[in-house]
Amino acid sequence: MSDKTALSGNAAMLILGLLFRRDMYGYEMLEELRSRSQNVFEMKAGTLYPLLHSLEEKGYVTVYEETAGEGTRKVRKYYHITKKGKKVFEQKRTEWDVYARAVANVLGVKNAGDDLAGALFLGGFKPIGGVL
Amino acid sequence: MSDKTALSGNAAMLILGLLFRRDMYGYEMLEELRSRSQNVFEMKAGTLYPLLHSLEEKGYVTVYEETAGEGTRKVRKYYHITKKGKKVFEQKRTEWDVYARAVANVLGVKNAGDDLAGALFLGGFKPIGGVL
DNA sequence: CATTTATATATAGATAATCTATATATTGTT
DNA sequence: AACAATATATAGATTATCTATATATAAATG
Repeated sequence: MSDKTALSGNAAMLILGLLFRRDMYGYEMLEELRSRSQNVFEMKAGTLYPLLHSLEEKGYVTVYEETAGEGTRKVRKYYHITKKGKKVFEQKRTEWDVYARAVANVLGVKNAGDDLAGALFLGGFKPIGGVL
Repeated sequence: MSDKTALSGNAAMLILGLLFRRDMYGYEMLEELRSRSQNVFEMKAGTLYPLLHSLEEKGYVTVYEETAGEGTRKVRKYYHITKKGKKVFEQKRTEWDVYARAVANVLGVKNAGDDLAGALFLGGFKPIGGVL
């Protein structure tokens, strides 16, 4: 990735998240990750392909090949998320939610939703940008 | 950390976030991280102390010593965030916001029926209390 | 009073995840 | 014909965190 130290251990979750929507081939995932994230995620091919292989090994995805079009010899490997993979994804997604909320609790959050965040705000902890 | 692969590269941001509030000593940070995050962050001492040293090297924090109480020989090293450190923190915090929003874009947000366009309310990314 | 537990900091080495660099082959563009 | 884009792949380097270990003081427990 650009500046942040990479995908911070969330690469598998993101890929499974994409496959939750539909079957995709690797290169397609790289593009979709980039576009859906507004260029925040720029996963490298060297990260993705080994990751896909490991997801397959673990039984989270299955693979099948398809040619890129009629009369071409170009083969694409489509990945399909399994029932097991979906479960793992839901789990990872929940963990992410917990993690993100914990970060918010530590950093302080605007728009006091819970007492903690509210206390922080009133305590003079300056929120940034007005985003989160 | 427990299951997630660690603090996912956000350890420095979290520590600077704590020091943004007040000066603290290392051990205190470990406890505060844990409590503020409802036990999600359990940073190890072996992670924290080298990190603090590197933050000091970079000029993001300064250190001073204080005894734990009257008539004790127990010394605590208090860390104080510098102006430079505050700037870096604000930067990292913004990056985190961008990152978290990108994840939401890829995963789609819970309780927001559709693919994501609708989920990101007016490009505003629901405040944490509601979503994450 | 001795032992254990908690507080407090520190470092070396292992582990894991991503990146960089490189490789191969096909397809589209100039 | 040459180059860029598509598509997959692997080896090695980098980096961050964890594990394990070490030291020392203070508090709690038996």
